[in-house]
Amino acid sequence: MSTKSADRKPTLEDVALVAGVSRATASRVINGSKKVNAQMIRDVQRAVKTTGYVPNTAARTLVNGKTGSIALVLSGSDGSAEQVFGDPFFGRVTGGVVKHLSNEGIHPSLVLADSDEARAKAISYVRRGGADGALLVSTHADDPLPGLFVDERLPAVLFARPGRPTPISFVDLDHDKGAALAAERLVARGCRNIATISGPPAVLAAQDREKGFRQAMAQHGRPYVPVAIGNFTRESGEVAMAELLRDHPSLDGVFVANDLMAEGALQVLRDHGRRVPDDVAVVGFDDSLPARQAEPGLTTIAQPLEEMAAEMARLLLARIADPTVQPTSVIFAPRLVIRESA
Amino acid sequence: MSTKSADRKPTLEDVALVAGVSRATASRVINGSKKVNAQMIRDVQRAVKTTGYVPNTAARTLVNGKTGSIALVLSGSDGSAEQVFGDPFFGRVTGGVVKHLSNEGIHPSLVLADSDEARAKAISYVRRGGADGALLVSTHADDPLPGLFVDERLPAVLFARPGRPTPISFVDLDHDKGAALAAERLVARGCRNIATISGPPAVLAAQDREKGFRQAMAQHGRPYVPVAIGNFTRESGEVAMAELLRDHPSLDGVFVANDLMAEGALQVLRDHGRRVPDDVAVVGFDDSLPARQAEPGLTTIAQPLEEMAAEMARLLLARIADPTVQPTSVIFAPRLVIRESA
DNA sequence: TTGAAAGCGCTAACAT
DNA sequence: ATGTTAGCGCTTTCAA
Repeated sequence: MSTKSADRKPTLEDVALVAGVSRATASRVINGSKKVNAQMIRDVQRAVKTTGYVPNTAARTLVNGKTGSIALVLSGSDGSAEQVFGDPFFGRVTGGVVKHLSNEGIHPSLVLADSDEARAKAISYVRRGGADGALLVSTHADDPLPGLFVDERLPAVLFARPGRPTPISFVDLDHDKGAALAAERLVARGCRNIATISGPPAVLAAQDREKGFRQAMAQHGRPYVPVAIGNFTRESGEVAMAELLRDHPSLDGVFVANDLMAEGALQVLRDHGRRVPDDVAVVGFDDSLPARQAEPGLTTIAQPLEEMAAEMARLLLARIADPTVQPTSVIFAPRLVIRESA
Repeated sequence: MSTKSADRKPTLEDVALVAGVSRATASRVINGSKKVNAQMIRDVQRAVKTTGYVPNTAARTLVNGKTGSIALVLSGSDGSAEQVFGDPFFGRVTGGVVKHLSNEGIHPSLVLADSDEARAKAISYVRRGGADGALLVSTHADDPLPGLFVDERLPAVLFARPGRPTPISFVDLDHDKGAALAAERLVARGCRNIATISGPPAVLAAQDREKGFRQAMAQHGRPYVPVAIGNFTRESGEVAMAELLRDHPSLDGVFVANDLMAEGALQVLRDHGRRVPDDVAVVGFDDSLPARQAEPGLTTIAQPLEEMAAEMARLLLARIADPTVQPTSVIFAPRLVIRESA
């Protein structure tokens, strides 16, 4: 097979021995120090090859205090793992993070913080050197995790602004802007009776989208917008749409705070014999994959989740490299994607 | 705020000092050694509290050679990260792994191995002590990764049997059984002209499902089963269904190798004015979330992905704990889920 | 049972 | 530019 000579894994010592230099020099070559004789560089590199040497991470970490890895903490509100990972939102964010970090050669460890106990363990994990910092993806406004990380002075960056004012970096979407885009589209289509289906009040993004929508509508001279509250699941979208239809039969336009609920709404509309978009126009939010395949195609607000995730990783890496950097926030712009539903 | 006294993180030395014992004894207490005086145990525990001590992972790893963490390697066939994480299949598997491992207090690091370079890096990552072993989730039959891990003698467990015979543990689904379940259902419904839409030939599961289906059909006296080949995407399902409809207009039953393609098939059937299940019965595979919400509800073959993922983790942990254990395989049984489509 | 001391493999002063 | 050496924080013989 391959050149597998010794039984014990080769150490820097072995490399140095083979190359005929000191451990220090071997270390310098391996870490790319410029100030080394060209010949020795070659010798060491050859020795690395022949011995099959790979630097021991633990030893490195022990001496320089950096693990070179980061934690991706998913802090669902005490939900189950299956639910979190089944959600395309988390999938896209995770994908964005993993992809960006892969380029840096670092592999995030997945930490589920779905209970107080799990949150305490997550903190402890980072504290004991499991990671240099954490990427926190939590949606709940009252999630205590961001505060805990700040208290412990552990580097962390949030996805979505924190519920309470907290000195911590975060990336977010301009939800107001997204909602305004939706409002404009509906108004421009000539809808007269416009309502909205909002997400769970405990989620900031849901609050922002509803508030932003109302605000934009007000600017278009529509002071009153009926609302039905869902919880971001498809089923809740069905219930909410039915409710809206019952209380406001003359409805001809609706902004739904996420695509999953919009799918449910679409179905209820169909079941009630309302044509979309002719009778009722529908705008969703997320531009999720299923949305693209809905019938009719869902007009929706797209958010650049992967880019946001990458930026989040970038911010964390910067913070780890230089702990004195001030907290920053990066807000991304949403985009209206027009399909058939509005 | 909290009791934050020293600036430097407390070490075992600090704990020992405060407790008035030696470092060795402190270590024993922290690692739960039985042979320590009860009073000292209390003293040390108190000292841990007051100092806010957390053991340093790197130091531990350095001495005992175990990192206490494992890698979850997603080896898509050179696809993009977004694609992998957008796939509900990977989501469920990842969820199952993360959840099971959380109980053991270990957090898997996500490694993307979607190119030869990435695969080499993945190996190197484990070799240098990034993880004690790896969970490999790859679908391609010719994925070289399993072989690489075996060659390097690195503990690893596969999701899905390896393409080539390889001495490595794995978990898998009994695809033949699943396909047989589908065949039986279709036959029992009274379908006369049954076809199948299969997945990409490079994926073992796809091969198994087609082969299993043919075999079961043969046992029911149906020697000939037309096939159209897709690649597990919704779009390919549409194309394949259209093809089947063109070449075999009298078709009245179809087994589709995954739910995503089945969704596409359902839509094409609808567009062609074929009623499901009255004109054409459809059975999918996976029992994915979208499938549950399709119209009509998709009859499909469910696989216990989360349990399979958990078992995979269990096998790896066992292998790490005792490197001499022989490779094992655990095959799970599929289940027929009856909805409206067949 | 407890403590003293020797490393685990590496990097970074410090000397040369 | 290169080598020597002192740790990083912990576990674990080995003595006592």
